[in-house]
Amino acid sequence: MPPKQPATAAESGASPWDEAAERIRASGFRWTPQRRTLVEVLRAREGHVTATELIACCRERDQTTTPSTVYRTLDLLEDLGLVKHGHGHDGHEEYHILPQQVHGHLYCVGCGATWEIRPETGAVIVEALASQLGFTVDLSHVTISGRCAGCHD
Amino acid sequence: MPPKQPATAAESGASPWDEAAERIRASGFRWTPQRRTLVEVLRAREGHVTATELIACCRERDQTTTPSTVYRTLDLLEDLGLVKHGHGHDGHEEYHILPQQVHGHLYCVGCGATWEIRPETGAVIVEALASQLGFTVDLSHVTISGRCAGCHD
DNA sequence: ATCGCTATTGCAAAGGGTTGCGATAGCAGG
DNA sequence: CCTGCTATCGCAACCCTTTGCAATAGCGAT
Ligand SMILES: [Mn+2]
Ligand SMILES: [Mn+2]
Ligand SMILES: [Zn+2]
Ligand SMILES: [Zn+2]
Repeated sequence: MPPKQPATAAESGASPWDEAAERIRASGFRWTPQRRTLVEVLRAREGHVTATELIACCRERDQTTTPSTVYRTLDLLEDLGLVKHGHGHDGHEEYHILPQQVHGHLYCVGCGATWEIRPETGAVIVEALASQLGFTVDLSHVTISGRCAGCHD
Repeated sequence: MPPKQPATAAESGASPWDEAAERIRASGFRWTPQRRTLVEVLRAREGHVTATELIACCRERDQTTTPSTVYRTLDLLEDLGLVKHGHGHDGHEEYHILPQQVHGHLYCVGCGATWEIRPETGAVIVEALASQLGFTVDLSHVTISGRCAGCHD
């Protein structure tokens, strides 16, 4: 019987998180218990998380977790490309975990729902700014507000 | 000799700020010294301001100005359509004063410069989301990040 | 001019996020 | 294993913004 193939990257044996410790040390930084805690939390999740949620998750594993250390570690992981921060509709921080193909978000001020911007749609926006202004947009950094199809006055 | 014509709305005799007091009272709200102070500050400016700047300007005219009152008055003025809030690249609040034709903003993470999105360019983005998703975008609510033409690696 | 209703204020506290600083503790080397 | 350098930590303080609450003060009516 052949070994079962993992369905997602998160279930497979190899994960970018496995190399986190090495990469941190290789860059002259230190592998500390606080950083290990955050990496374990992030490894167990996918998609998006708010900074506040991450602090809460870390505190579950280590009661002594401090916000400033989490924020500083997130900055470090962002430098390594393991997370990428953005802002929700209210300006609060959100993190994309393992941002391979990052995407933008839409928020409806009518119903409060959010959607991910599909690649085709995002491409139109990116190309408009690129061709008209030579500006390379990072759509994933902010949540664009508006009204969804179901919420027009 | 004919009277000199004002060059801008800000210099003309008639301004939406003149009706602010009436409109506030007409809605059942009260015209207070604190609100008068903020309206005077806003009347003397154009374009964009951060909430923090507004608080500082109010404090110049009235040393006793309190942040919470300024924020609450800004909410009221936003309901009346006299200002419109948005968020800078870092998520902090910015206010568009007298938002007749509101526009979006671009921020370059390379050089830190910001630009207003021109109407033609904004229209492309608005139409893309409208036609593909039926979503009516409010481009003025966030500052879109990226790299300007002069800052490509 | 006075009265009463209630909108508004100032304050204090809290949540989200950043930063300077002295103390701690990785980790490379002997 | 011990030592020393310095990256990192925890803390306290601060900035930005919101909210509950008791006291104040608009303003319409008498
Ligand atoms: Mn907002
Ligand atoms: Mn940001
Ligand atoms: Zn909606
Ligand atoms: Zn630039």
